[in-house]
Amino acid sequence: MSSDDANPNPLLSERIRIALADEITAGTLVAGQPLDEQQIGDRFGASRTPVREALRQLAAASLVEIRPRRGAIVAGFTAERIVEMFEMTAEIEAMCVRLAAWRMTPIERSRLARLHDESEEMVANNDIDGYDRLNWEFHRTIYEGTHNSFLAEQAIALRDRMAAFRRTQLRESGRPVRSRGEHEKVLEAIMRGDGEEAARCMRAHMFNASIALERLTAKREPTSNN
Amino acid sequence: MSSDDANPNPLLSERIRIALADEITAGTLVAGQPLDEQQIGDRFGASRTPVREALRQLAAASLVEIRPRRGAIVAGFTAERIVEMFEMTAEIEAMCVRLAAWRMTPIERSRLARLHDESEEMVANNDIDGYDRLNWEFHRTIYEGTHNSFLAEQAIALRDRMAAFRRTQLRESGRPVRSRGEHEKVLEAIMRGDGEEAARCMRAHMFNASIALERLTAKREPTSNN
DNA sequence: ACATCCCCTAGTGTATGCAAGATCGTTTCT
DNA sequence: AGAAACGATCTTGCATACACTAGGGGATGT
Repeated sequence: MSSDDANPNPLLSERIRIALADEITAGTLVAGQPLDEQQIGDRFGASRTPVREALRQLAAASLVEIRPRRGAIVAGFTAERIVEMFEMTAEIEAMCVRLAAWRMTPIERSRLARLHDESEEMVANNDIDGYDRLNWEFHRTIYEGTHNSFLAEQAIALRDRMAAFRRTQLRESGRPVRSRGEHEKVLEAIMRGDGEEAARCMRAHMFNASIALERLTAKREPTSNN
Repeated sequence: MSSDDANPNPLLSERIRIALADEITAGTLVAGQPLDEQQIGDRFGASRTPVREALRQLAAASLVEIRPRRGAIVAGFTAERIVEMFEMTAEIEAMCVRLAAWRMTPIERSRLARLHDESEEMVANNDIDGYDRLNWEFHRTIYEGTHNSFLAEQAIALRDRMAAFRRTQLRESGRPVRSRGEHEKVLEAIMRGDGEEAARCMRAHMFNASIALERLTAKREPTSNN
């Protein structure tokens, strides 16, 4: 999302939606803070209409909460809630990888292995953005490997919402190396067709990511947000 | 959604959203059919603005597809896609019940058992709507039993989208009895705290529901409605 | 006849205006 | 003085108006 901003989509509402989503996940906008339509519109040089659409979209992604006739506020991203989101993500990923281990075609499996190989270079160069991009491709290939396009769509949507957190988490020193090692375990289980084991490895992978994020945010945010 | 329509919310966009969602899940609106904003607005005596908001909401629920500057069309609800949705629902439900079996408090467990007991009467009287309502409560109690409110929200949202299909599926003769029997197996596993077994039972439960729906629609599908 | 280009139209994306509801301060009554 | 009621103001929800893009149909050239 941050890697390829060659988005030729000139839709104002989309741009506003992306920008607000980034600011919310990045913590620039504090939880509970009211979002005034006019004010946001001014900030982006737009009228209230596209802002409204963006806010509705964000509400559907539960990044903001809309109280009818009472305005929108930034949804509460307490540490507890982030942990919950990570747990759900972990379970969804585990579900996907379990199905994928059973259903992926040989071609899909080889693509997955190739992506994993390519990521080695990124890790060696400590190229966070590059690794994040390959990471995304790796997981997306698994989603598609479920051969359930509805599930894949939902997984992608969920991952999009978590994008900022996932990226942040990679900034912990040494995390990319360990992340890649965890991927390797998942990959091996997939190759063996052992769905249950792959699911367990994936759960562990996401759990570790969650812990890494927690350590990072605990360090630089001793502030209490409610 | 169908049980308590005592919705005092006078928001036009909400009413339109609900109405369109019903028509789509009921099959009144055929897949791929373009949804003209002006035309829909006229039909509801509203302007394009609330219609647009409703369409965006529906797009977020993937009931319609919006192509930028090219309008919205009813999302494809092919039999294949419905199966995919049921599979994902099954996996989500399985995930929830697995977590719930480990985490539910004694009070929550007893509430679940009580709901199951009460449903016996509904099944005996062949009260589809009543059973559907208790069914909903049963599953919702499981969602909350995961003690992960984010997961619970997502599960509820997903279930809402499937509401029409789930209700339809119960109309197959003898289905409520079997549905309740499947619930019983799930309940027993939860009571034993056996999450994995509960998950397996729940998957089977949803799979059977999916099959029942398929049999029903296959019977009356050969009609083209428009 | 077929392909290409252009214009036209239908329909979306955005801006603005207006009315109803919610919040908050003030006033008034007990 | 405290509480309830009232009104001013601000913000949302909806309607209307305008701009711009995509797709289609017709004309033109090969």
